[in-house]
Amino acid sequence: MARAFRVTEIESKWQAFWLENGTYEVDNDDPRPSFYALCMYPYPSGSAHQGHVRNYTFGDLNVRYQTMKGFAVLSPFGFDSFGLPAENAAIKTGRHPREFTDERIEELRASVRKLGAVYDWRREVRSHDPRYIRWSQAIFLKFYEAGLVYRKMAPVNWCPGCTTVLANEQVLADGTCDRSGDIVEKRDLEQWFFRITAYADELLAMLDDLEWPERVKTMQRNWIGRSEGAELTLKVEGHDDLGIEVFTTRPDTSFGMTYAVLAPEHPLVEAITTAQCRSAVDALRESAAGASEIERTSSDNKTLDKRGAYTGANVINPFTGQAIPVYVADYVLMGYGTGAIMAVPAEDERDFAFATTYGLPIIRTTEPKGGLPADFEGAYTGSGIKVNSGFLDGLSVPVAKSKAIAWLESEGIGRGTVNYRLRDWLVSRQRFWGCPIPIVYCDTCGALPVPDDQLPVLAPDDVAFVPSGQSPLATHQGFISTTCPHCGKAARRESDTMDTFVDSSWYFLRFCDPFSDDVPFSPEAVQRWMPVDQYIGGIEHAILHLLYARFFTKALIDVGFAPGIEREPFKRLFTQGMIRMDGSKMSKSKGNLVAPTKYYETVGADGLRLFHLFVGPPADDFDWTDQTDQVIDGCARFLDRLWRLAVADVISGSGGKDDEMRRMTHRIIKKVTDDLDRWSYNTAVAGLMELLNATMKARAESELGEDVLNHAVDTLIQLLAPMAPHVTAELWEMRHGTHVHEQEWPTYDPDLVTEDTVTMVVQVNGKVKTKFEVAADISDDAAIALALGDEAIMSELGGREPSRVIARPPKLVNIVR
RNA sequence: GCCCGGAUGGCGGAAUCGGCAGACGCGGAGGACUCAAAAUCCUUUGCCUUAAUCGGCGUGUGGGUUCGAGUCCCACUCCGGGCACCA
Repeated sequence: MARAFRVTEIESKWQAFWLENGTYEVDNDDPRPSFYALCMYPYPSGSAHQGHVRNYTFGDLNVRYQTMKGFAVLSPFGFDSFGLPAENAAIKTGRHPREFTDERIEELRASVRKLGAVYDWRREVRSHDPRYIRWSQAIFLKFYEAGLVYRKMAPVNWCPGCTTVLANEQVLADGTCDRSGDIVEKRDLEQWFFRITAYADELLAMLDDLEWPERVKTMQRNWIGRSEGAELTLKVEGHDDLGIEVFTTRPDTSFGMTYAVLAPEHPLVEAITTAQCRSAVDALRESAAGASEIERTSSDNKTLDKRGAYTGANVINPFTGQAIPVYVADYVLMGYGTGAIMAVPAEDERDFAFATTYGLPIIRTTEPKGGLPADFEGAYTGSGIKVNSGFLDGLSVPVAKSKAIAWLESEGIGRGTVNYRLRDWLVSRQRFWGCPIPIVYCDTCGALPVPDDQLPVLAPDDVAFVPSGQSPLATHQGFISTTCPHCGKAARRESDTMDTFVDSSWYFLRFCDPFSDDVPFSPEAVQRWMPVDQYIGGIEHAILHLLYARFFTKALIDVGFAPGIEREPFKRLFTQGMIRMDGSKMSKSKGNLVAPTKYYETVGADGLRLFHLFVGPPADDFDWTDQTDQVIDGCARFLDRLWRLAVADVISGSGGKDDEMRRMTHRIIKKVTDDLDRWSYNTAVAGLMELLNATMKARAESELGEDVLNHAVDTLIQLLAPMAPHVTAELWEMRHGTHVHEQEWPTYDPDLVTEDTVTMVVQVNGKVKTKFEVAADISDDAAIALALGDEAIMSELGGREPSRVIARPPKLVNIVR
C-alpha cells in the first residue's frame, strides 16, 4: 500500500536519535521516582520473531509511558546466551558456540532496535560474558557455603545410541531419544542440587500478595504441592529393629489400613524380603528400574495393572494391632514423602485398584451423611463421619485427623508433618556451553570450592566439537587437571556446567548494577531499583523460571548479597498470549514463522506494533490467519490518516462543535490512560481511532476552532507516542520542534470527561420504548415525570397506573406495567 | 482423573459497578473522485420478516435470581491450557 509518509526514513532517523542521545539511559542517582520495567531474558535465537515483537512492544510501551508519567525508568536488555542450540550447532558445524552465539546476539539486538524498542544499552548483560560467569560462580559458592548447595546421586537421561546425557526436552513422550530414536535409560551420577525446598513454605505463602495472573499463581501452588499429614512408623513383624516410615495425608483412615507398600527403590526392601518372595520382588524392581519415568507415570496408567509383589514381610497397624502385609509396588514413588505408604483401599483410589487386583481386604472408615449407597463401588474420598475406627468413631474427618495425630505423638509412633511435591533443583548439566560449576575434586580433601581469586572458571577455547556424545570439557585435560586449593596435590575440576535457569535467576539484579567488578551488584543499586515493577513474558515460564528467580532472590538476601530488598523480585507480572498459526504455536521448529522483517519496509515498526496492540487482549492467544495482513494494513491506514490530519493546514471553523470535541478529547485522555494502566491496549487503540475519526469529521465540516483542533491533534500524538514512537516523534517535531517522548503525559479535566447531556432510555417491562436527551444531573422525580408524560409511554400503559417504576437517572427508567 | 481459563455478527474483538449487546477494526455491499485503475473519501452492514417502517429473534445449552442478566447462581456441552500414580 502507498503510505502517506516515508516510513523507513523516519524510523531509522529516530532509532539513531534515541541510541545516540542515550534518551533511555538512566543513572542510579536519578532523582525521579523509579520504575523498573523488564521483559524476560531472551535466548538469542537470531532475528526477533512475532512473539518477541509482541513482548517488546508491550515492554516498550511501558517504558515510554512511565517515562512520560515522570518516572526514572530502568529499561535494560540482555541475553540468556548459554544453552543447547549453540552447542548442537557447534557439533554440526564444528564452530565454537561463542561465535555462533555472538552472531545471534547481534541479530537479535539489531532487530529489537528496528522495532524501535529502547533500552539503556550500557547495562547489557550476557550470560556467557566472563564478568557474568564470575558472579554466577561466586553466587553458587556462596550458596554452597550457606548449605544451600549439596551433591548427591541422581538419575540422568542416558541415550545409549548417542552415548550422551539428554535434557528432559530431548526425550520424547514415548521415552525415546529425539535424535537417534533409541530408548532412553536412567543412569545415576553424582550431581549438584540447590536446596530450594528450604524455601518451600515461603515460596508458597508469599504468592498470595503478588500482583500476578491467578493462573500462574495456581500453577506455582500446585507445583510446590504442600500437603499436611502425618508420618508414622510401622513395626516390621519379626524384625524388632526395623520400622517403616510412612507418610499419609489421611491419618484419620488408619483403622482402614490393610497393607503397606514400599517403593521399588526403598532401602528396606532388601532387608525385609523373604527368600520365597525374593524372585518376584527382584523381577518387579528390575522392571521398575528399566522403565523410564515416562512409562511409569504414563497417562495410560488407568489401563495398566498396578504392578506389585508381596515381600513376605508383615507390619503391625499400630491402631488395630493387626499384622498386615508389605508389598513393593511401582505406584509408590521413592522421591515423595518417605517412599512408603500405609494403604487404605476404602478411601484411596490407587490403593483400591491395587487391593482389588491383589485380593486385599477393604475396610471402610468414612461414611457420608446418610451412608454410602448400597451399590457404591470404589474408594470414597469425601467428607463424613468415622466408622470402624475405634476411638475415632463418630468424629468428622478433620477432627479425627488431629485426634489421630495427637494419639501418634503421645504414643511416640509418629507426628504431624508437612510434605511438598517440590523437589530440590538439580543444576548439573553434562554440557559444554554453560557456566562451569566452580568445584575441584581432590582425592584426599574431597570436593572443594574454587578460591574466589581464581574465579571465573572458564571453559577452554581449544576444544573439538565432534559428535562423540560427550561434553568436550569432560575429556579436556588442560581444563580438567588442576591442583587442590587445600593441599596442593593434583586434583580435577568438575566438568559439569550449570542449568541455564541459574543465569536467568539473578540477571535482573545484575541489571541494577552491571558495572561493579568487586560484587555481583551493589546493595545500594538493587535497593534503588528492586523489585521489578512490571515484568513481562511468556506463560511458558510460569513455573520454573519464575520459581527459581524467586528462590534466588530470597537466598541472595539471606546470604548477604542483597541486603534490604524486598523478598519478592517481581511485583507485577504480565504474561502475554501466544501467537498461533493453524492451531499450533508459531515457531521456528514448526516452520510456520511469519517474519516481522517484511513489514518494516511497508507498514513499518509503528504499524506492526500498533497491530500487536490492537488485535486483541494482550493476555490472549492470537491466531495468525489469512486476514491478518489486512488488519495490519488497517493499522497503517490509521497512522496515515493521523499523518494527513497533523500536517494539513489548520482550518479555523465555526467552533460549533468545539464544546463536544473538547469533551471528547478529555474523555479519551482518561480512557487511554485508564486502559494503559489496566493492560487493555486494544481498547486504548480503539479510543484513539474514535478520537481521530471524530476530529477529522468535525474538521471536514468546518465546525472546529483552531485551538480545539490543535489540542485534539496534539493529544492524539501524545497518547499514541508510547505505541507508535517513530511517527509520533516526527509529527511532534514538525509541529513543535521538541520531543514528544519528553512531554508530560496529558491530563484531563474531570469536569469535561462527563457529557452534560445523556441519552436516557425509557423501558416498559424491560423493553426500550423511547429515548430522551436529558441533563446528566437529572433527578429521579424529573426523570420519572418525563417518562410517564411521554405519549408513547402513556399509550403503552393504556391509562392504568404502573405497578412499579425503577428510575436510574440519567441512564434509564423502567416502568413495570 | 484433578485444577485453571474460555465460548458474543462472516472474522478479530468491545460492553471496567447487573441498565440501549455488537465500540473499534477487518471483510462485504453501494456511491464519489478518475479516461481507467490504485490510493483516498462518503454511505451502509447481527439475524428473520418488510418496499421501508413496525415487529420478532439474538451473547455455547438447560434452569434460576432480578423491574432488568453477555455480566450473578445451579447443572451441562464443547474448546484451550496446566498437573498427572505426590499417598
